[in-house]
Amino acid sequence: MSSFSEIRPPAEHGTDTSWLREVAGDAALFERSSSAERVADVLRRRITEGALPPGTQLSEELLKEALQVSRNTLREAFRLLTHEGLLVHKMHRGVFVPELTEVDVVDLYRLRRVLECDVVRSLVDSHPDRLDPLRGDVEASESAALVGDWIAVGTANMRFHQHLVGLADSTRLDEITGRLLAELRLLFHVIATPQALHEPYIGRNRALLELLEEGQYQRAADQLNQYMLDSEAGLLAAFRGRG
Amino acid sequence: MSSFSEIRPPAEHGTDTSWLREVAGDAALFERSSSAERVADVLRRRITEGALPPGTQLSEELLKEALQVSRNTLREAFRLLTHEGLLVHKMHRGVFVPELTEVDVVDLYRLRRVLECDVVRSLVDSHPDRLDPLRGDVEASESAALVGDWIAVGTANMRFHQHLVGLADSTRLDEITGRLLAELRLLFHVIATPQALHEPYIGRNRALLELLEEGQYQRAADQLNQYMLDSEAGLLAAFRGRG
DNA sequence: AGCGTAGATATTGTTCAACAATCCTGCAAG
DNA sequence: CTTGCAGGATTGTTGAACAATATCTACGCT
Repeated sequence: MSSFSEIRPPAEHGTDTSWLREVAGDAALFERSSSAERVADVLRRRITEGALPPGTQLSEELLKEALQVSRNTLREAFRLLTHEGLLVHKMHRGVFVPELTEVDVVDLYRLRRVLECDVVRSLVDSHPDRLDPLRGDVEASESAALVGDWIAVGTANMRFHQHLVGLADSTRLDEITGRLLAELRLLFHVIATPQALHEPYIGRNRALLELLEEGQYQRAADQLNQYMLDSEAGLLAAFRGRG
Repeated sequence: MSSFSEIRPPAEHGTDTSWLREVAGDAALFERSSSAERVADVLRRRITEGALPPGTQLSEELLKEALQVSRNTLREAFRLLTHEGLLVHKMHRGVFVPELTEVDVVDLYRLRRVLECDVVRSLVDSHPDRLDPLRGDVEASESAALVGDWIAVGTANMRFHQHLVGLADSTRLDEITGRLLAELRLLFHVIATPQALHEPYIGRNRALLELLEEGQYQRAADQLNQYMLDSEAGLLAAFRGRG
């Protein structure tokens, strides 16, 4: 596979400082200690899991006791999630789980198509290890499908796209994608049958990955574009069937 | 020019409800009565004006007295600006005006190129009035240039691009663009000579607008792409000259 | 009955004061 | 020169209180 991944020049004595960069990457794990962010994590999971149906209000009074935090901290968590698109804030009325519509589906997919396809199209050959996260996600979705855990398939699918975008090395693009996918997950919960929604894309993810491994970026981009169009159409159809 | 822009069907009696949408657009002005947002407005102007150099810390204690608001409200405004990219938050240390680097320039322009060019390329013929905001911005930049007010030229330039993106009718894209332009404005202030930075694009904006009026969207997109590449190169050059 | 309005109630918006947790500074010891 | 440890300053978090606003309810009017 890789021709030079095994070769590591042994550090003579204390002159090798390359490990510093790796450690610096984990620095965020230490600073992640904020009450508001922990509360936001809990609520984020609840919302993306679908435990809170769209339209439900998150009362400050109730959540304050349930989560054992101050009202201010809770409101700060609300604000975090609001800017992620997972909550909407109505003045003097409170925060609610947003009720997304078909307009939002079109809006979200339009952005996803443009951004993800451009990422793939602009790829250049780099170290093969960079595709490892994608491989892991594909395998995760495949094994989840065998067990019939379709929401796990959906999660692996999300991570695949997040990692795909990550190949562009753009912090802002990563952030934007995170928000888009979070909103998309919100939409998935109005669909009762996740199997029909996620199953078709397990194989297409693997096909996409293989094209990337072969360096056929233009073809991969074209395929991804059609992939997204189909996914959008399926979601819209499911939407009209229930709404 | 426009074949049907003058034609306006007269409202018979009370059946015309088109004004409702216009009024709805101003609704935000009424609901904008949040202290935190007002504080954020003040700080946003200060930052985008360049009054606060990158790296300076915004002390809670000092600003609380200067703005006559509670510490909580101030922190809320901080959060708002943080999510706009105009402030960075360091745990237990405070908020700072971010110090953007050449990496950020490349990152920002990559996203702008992809998004704005796609917007233009995907345009379809619609009511000519929709280009009115763009015409206003072009004229504003031209008249500001005559007076030599180059920061006003820069502002009009920003609004031109914001309105350009607005043609796509995507709330999420509008939001993303707002943040990208805000960060960009942050970068402009490290440049001492705004004339060299903004002057070349007054004419290019008008040329772009004329292409849009003629419906030549593909050519406009190509031109915009080169436009952005030049702008990025100029900003990077200015950056290296000072940094 | 239908409608609009005024007041009661509940929730959110904002402020304040206090304490806890953390970072920065300076200095002393090895 | 580096390490370890007070001291001071700043931020993080809490709780309570009051103000402002939306929702609900009841009343009076046509």
